[in-house]
Amino acid sequence: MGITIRDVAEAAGVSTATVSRALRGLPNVDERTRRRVQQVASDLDYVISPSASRLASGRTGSVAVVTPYIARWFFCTVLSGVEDVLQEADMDLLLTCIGDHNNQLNRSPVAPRLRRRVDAILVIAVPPSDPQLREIIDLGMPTSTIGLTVPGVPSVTIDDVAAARLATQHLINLGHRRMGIIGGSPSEAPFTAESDREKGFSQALTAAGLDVDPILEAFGYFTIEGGEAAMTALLSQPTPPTAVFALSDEMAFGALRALRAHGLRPGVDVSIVGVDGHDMSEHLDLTTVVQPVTELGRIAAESLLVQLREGTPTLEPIRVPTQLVVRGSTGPLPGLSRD
Amino acid sequence: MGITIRDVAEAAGVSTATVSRALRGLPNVDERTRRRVQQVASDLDYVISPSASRLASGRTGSVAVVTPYIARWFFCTVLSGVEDVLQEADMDLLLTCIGDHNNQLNRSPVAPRLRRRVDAILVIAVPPSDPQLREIIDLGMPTSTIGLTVPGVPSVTIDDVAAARLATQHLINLGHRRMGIIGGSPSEAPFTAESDREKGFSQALTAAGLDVDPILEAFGYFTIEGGEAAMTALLSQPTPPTAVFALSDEMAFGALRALRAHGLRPGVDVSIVGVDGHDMSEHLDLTTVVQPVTELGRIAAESLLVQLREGTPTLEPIRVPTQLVVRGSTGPLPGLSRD
DNA sequence: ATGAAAGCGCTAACAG
DNA sequence: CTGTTAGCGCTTTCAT
Repeated sequence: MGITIRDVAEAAGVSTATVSRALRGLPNVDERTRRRVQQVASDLDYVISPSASRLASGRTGSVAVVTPYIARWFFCTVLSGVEDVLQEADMDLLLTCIGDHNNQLNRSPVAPRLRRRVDAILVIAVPPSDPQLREIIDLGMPTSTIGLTVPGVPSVTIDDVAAARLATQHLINLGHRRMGIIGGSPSEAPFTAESDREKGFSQALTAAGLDVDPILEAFGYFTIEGGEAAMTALLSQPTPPTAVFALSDEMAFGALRALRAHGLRPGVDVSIVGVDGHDMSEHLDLTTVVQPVTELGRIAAESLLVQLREGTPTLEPIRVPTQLVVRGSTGPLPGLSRD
Repeated sequence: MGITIRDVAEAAGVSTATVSRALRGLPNVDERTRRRVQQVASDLDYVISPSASRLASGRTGSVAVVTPYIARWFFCTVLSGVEDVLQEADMDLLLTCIGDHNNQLNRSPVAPRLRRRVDAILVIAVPPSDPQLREIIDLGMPTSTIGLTVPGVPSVTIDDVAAARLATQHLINLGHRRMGIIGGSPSEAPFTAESDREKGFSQALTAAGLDVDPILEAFGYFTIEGGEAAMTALLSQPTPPTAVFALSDEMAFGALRALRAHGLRPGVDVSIVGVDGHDMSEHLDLTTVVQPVTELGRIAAESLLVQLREGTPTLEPIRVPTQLVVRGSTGPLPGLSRD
């Protein structure tokens, strides 16, 4: 079943080799021959067999995308950027979810599954300490990471430290002095974004001559509910913060909710700033540092394709700029004279 | 490069055929032989070449997922269910986004790309009128749809008509009589969910002896902004509706926002009900008809795998139950005596 | 510019 | 239960 390159060759009166060349756009084929072959192929409704082509050439024409989550805003948004570019390049996209410590998938290791199956791998924001990450990198194929930096591996990220500084500085500029932070999880297997954003927060405070008070840190596990719980915890302190930096928009959403539950007005009684530029942030009037997430995916995929073609990885991490978008969730320190 | 089945065969002192059988768990292999082969294979760090296996067997071991969107809640949530099941079954998942009329991707048609590349196809909620859909189905391979029904093609959906009736009846029970609806888009290429939910809305109204007033329909294009605009339009009418059924949660979110912008309280001044059970609906206190989206994906993938194994498609559409979750966005008709 | 021919690494009869 | 033997459909030297 299925018509083969041989059928096309016969019908076109050439050898299979010529058909192969003609159809792949290789040089050294007479233009008239090429056109005839193309015509015959399309007349016969010929479709190349990828398996055969892969076996013979050694290339699979596919890229694996490895991610800890699929149904989360950041991840599926990156994914859509990646998909767009790969599709354009006529590459197959193999999707694999590996979960993380919050999301145990109890699956067999990915790395072996990828071995002879793809030409390259794109890893989205897994915690750098994830053992699977090492195995993937050790596969030795072209690999690139998004939202995560591993020494020696090409990566595309925002400058998380700078983004956090930006957010925190905004709060400082508004006159806030008692600053809270909603982090991911206490230390274990932190994401790159996690540690870097905490760092930026500290840097900004320190630069402004403020103390980093560990009591003003709560953990939201990058979920809405987590953010809500964290904010609730912060609010229950003797002297709650007047402004809070949430490491992600989703946690900030939860924080906003906690605020309302306490009868506090965001941006008036307590300020909240997030990081992400989540679709909903505008809707919820959240001040946030916007990162171009789709672009992250797109750029990573593109640089991976280049690496596949040229063979030379872009070792210097690619940093994509972010932007502070001020909305209603942040405002001047209450009691501060307006001006 | 790469070690082959022959290396394993030699090292184990058997033929390649036996190695192949042993490693694939086929019967008619002595258990001791099998174990020895497995041992040798793992010692040698042998990984089968999928391309070779595919070429020889004619099976690709992969399933394509075709979707109009990746970075949208419904779609990525379905996708994660699908991925989970396919992974479990050790099948590769090839992701392809084809866009829709709102999201022109200007790509080459998918169907040919899928031809010899996958064993089966899963289509997520494309409009039934999408020409690409026909081409995909006409490929003649095992195909199954999610959130979309095509006669003769296995599908997994909720009962959209019933879901809409449920939502609408809830509003009726609360005493509302002047009911608005936020639809997707005016007629062109409607999604199955779109037409069916409108139908359910009408049915419920008619059953309650109420008129369906076309002036109370606005379109939100399944986005937050669209929902906001639609609600704004409804509110600007001489006699605005007291309750509105939004065909999706995301549009309902926009409607809530429009309400607030007009100084109206959801569930008090105007009631809003959605469909989906979006992550954010709880957070935004939206009454909604929850559909088990991850399950939709999971069930579809599972039935597709069965079809692949048994060869017999489940032609009767699989209907997954939904559930009304009442929250603060709906309340009794204003002015109605409490009781 | 084109063709001949040798595989790529595996599976699937068919024997035994 | 195991081995032998053809391919699967393409790509790729190497000739011509």
